[in-house]
Amino acid sequence: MKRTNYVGRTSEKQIGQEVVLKGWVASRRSFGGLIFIDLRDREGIVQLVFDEKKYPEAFKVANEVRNEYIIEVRGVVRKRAEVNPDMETGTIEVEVEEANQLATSMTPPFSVKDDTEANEEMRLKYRFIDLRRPKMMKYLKLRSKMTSIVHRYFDNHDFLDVETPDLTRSTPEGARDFLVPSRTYPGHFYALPQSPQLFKQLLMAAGVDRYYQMARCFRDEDLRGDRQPEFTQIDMEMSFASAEEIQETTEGLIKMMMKEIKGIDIKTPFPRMKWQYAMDKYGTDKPDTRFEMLIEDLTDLFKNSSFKLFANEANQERHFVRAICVPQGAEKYSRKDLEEKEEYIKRYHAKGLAWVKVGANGYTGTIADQISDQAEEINKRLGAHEGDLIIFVAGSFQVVCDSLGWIRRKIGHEMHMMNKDQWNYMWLVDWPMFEYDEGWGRWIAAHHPFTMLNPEDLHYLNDGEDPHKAHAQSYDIILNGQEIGGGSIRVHDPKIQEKIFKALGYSKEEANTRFGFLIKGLEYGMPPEGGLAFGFDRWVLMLAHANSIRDVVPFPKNSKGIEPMTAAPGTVSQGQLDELHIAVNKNTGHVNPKD
RNA sequence: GGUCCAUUGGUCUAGUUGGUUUAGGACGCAUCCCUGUCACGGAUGAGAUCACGCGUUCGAGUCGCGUAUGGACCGCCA
Repeated sequence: MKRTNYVGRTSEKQIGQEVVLKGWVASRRSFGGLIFIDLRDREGIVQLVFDEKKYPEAFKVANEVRNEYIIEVRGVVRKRAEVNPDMETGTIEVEVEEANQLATSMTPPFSVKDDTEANEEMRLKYRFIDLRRPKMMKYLKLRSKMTSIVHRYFDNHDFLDVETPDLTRSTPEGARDFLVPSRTYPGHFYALPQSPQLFKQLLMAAGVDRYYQMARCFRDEDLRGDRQPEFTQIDMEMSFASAEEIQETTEGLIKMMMKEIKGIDIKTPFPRMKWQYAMDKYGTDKPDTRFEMLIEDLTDLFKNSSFKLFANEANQERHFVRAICVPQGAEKYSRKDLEEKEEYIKRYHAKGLAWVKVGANGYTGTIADQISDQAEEINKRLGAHEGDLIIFVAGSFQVVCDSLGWIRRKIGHEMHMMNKDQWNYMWLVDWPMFEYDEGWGRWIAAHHPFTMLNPEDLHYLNDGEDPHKAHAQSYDIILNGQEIGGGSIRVHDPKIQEKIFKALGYSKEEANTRFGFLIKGLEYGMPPEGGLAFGFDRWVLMLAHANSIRDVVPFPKNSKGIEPMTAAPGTVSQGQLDELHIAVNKNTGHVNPKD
């Protein structure tokens, strides 16, 4: 029997026609001599009817099948007497004349429906069952559609899709590398790429001019709800393009994506926000601009205050007293709620959280008396009115930003300030070139070491100057408070690249060992160029309104890096280890219990 | 590396302050009845050494400690 159409695409147009369908038994309802089966495939569900009197052979098959058995049926589409409005194909059914069982199934560990009660551990272990759920199938289709749009867009704009190697060389900085031992060279290792960064730059040196790739990237760091050890980037690079041209190209892709996926016309160009402003007003380098509730600085008001807690902070270098005003938050938030928030922000090393509620006769709350002198000015700066809640945090720049940034986002959620169908894309620009890493005790590249700084900031690389003041020609693309991509104009002058390596503390030898091939590329002529990489999984996650990146990755790792279905990583034979010249210290660490 | 939370039939869970609980329910499963259901319905039934170990106690699913697993977060993720 040859299938005539997908189960889920059976339609009223086929009424009276014969169809052959193949799919999974989603549910079975027996009435003695009459059996209904909901048949499911990736496109949807249709109701089958088996009548013992009319087609006894087919009925016998229906009587024996159970949930998740796979069957093929031949029958006639007909209009239903009683319509089921909850079902997409609820106006029709198929009266089955012939049926065959193609596969049996053990009782599934959880039922295949969207509101499944199974927890994620179960779903990942039996992913092939989990993916049968319509919601998961929808995610797979969305991802496929988005991939195809990416290819179409870049192909239409003269970009070449070029593959770069997965077995490459370990580079310092950035994330920990996944290593692959070399069989032929004992003690040598390939590394899986954290991104195709250096290759795409060398493709520019090669004259490819416009490159893109759906590239798999690998980073051996701890996982999060929006982070997997292997993930997909939409990677692109353009020669002879300014930051604006690269951004324009990116906006074009986003515009096309939003039109085709969501049917929405997104306005371009996107707003640009400077890094410093984002940190000051939103407390983060990925602001959610769907709601206001901005952070305001009050440091100057407390320099001479008798309120020691604030005064002490206000008089320290690069320490601040800042606040947000929660409109009509006074009733919504109890002392207990705020204590919980205070507890939370201690993980950002905040010493505490202070708050007042704005009443008809001034402030009430923990520090109301201590700050009554400044009340008028505070209200003015924050635009506070009766019924509002003001939350203060004092401390170092990092602590104040992290704490108030988190509180702003958290309260935004709790008070339903963001609309999930609003899509605020924006560029975050004017990044600092370097950050001081307390752990390493040295300067590191904020973006990556091949980022071009603003030409007028070049002198900060000289000895005795403050690299912290240098700004980079890099840009992040932000969507609703999530970073979904980032890029930069690259260094194409070997002399400048050398200076940057030096500022980062690399000796010439070290730089040559690690990045020699890039330096060579520069020496043989690199065009001015730049590019951008999108976190594709995260973008899919957001457009899908999914809860976790694990929902839009077909076979994801759990939070401990284990893939529960295959139980990777696993052990290998002694023979394999010998070939790779590897001795394993068996007394160290844990064993994958699923292996 | 660190902090916090969770773990009870196949699945999801209830189980107060330790004591009538033979560990309750829902879904699923099995057998039977049923020709218009669509989360079908009805009847009957099977299925759990309460993650593991040690301890406290007259008595532990319940309290403590440890281990394991899962999840969230900090660090980390150029």
